[in-house]
Amino acid sequence: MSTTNTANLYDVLAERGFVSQATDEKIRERFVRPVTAYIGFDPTADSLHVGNLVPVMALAHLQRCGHKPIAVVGGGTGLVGDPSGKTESRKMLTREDIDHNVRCIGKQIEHFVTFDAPGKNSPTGAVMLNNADWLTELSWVELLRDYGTHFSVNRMLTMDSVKSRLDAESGLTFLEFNYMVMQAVDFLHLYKTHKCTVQMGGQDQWGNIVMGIELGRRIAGAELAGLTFPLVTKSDGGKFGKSESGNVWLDPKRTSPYEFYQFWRNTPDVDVKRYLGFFTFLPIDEVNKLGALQGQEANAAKQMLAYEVTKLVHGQAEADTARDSVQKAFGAAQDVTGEAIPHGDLSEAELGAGIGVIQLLVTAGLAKSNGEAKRLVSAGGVRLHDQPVKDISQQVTADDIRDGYVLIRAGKKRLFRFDVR
RNA sequence: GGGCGGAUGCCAGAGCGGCCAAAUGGGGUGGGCUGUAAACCCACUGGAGAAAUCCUUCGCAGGUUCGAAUCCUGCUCCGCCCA
Repeated sequence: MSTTNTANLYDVLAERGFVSQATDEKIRERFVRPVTAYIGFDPTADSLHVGNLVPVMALAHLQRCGHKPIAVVGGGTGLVGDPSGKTESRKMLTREDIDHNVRCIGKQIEHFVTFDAPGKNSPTGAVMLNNADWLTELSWVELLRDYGTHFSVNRMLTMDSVKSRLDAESGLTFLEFNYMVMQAVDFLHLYKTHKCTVQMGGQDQWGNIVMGIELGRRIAGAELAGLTFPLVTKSDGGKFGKSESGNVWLDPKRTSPYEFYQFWRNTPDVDVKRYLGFFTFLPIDEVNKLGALQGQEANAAKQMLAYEVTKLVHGQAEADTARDSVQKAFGAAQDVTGEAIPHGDLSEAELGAGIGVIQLLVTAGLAKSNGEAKRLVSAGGVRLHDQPVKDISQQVTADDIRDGYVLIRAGKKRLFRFDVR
């Protein structure tokens, strides 16, 4: 079902804001003919988060433009940990953890690209590889003899990722120093086995990508190319992809579709256009049109953004419910009965005796501790069915049941419904 | 192997015997203003408790002291310099 179109991949990526750096100006010409390109993903968790979405979308664009995408999950490199962009060493993961993570991440990527059936190798079918398959086979001596002479330590020391770590207090271990070597070997391996000639990645991967290109040229005489994506930032300087409850994950068990939708719905005005380009497949004209909306109207663009991204990640059905629930809950109707609204059960017996609001806030997950719940109430941020809660010792009783549920709100955007059984 | 310096809350970073649950900034949360935006202003930001107060926290383990994040000893990890 590859919707192959005639657009040049480079143009598509460029107009959507995906291009930060490319190895040469002529990179566009490479995409006139079908190429095979790869992007690596680190298996540091068993789910991707929204921060990983840029490279995932890039893979999808790759396929849509008639190229063959390879997703490399770093089972081997994950054992080492990438020093790029980190101020200190990453925790080392066990092999079992990594294998588990690799499988989970693979499944998530499947939502964005169409994979080749096992054994098949179609021109645009995506392939998922685990670099542990070849990296762990390499012996130390073999590695040094075959590749060691092609890496200049002088050169490696000039790489930003290395330099920053040398300056940093935490320093850089030999293990991490080798990360870029592994990634370079990956690129060479993919060139040899899959005719892969392009590597893409985040801005912080530039150095690693360049190492691979050089290795390919020296060992195989290959003309490889690389392209990096800009770091996604929030205009206010905050970290992208974080919400009150931490990372925003693709896994619905970690971040519900409702929360996921809300995350995008709350995008600052100035970032909407950029995000539409990155995280949706809406035609660029549409992106520009929505992105140009000003003032109150920008909300329409945010709704579209939230809906489209949720649809991509969780499917149309979930996106529909999330959108409808949110609209009802925040619209004039104030209808919070939908299944997508965060909710839980409460027995009538429990209510009969009366439950403290504080406890209710904690069980609802709106506050992490009693103290936090109290602070919320004292700050005037809690409402019970739209009635402000003023007293931290207030009891919730059967009298508070409306239409079979008790609704508690924390702030303007967070709410939780207790269905009374 | 030797010398020196360091390890503090989500992060960065002060404190260097009691006034320290620990300055300040960032982040986060709540309130105000709004449009479920930004900017701005205000408040809060270890846990339990209605509160008094109690408990746990300043790399780890001991010690000195009425009293330690602060002093001493050992250990672990890290940086810098010398070999």
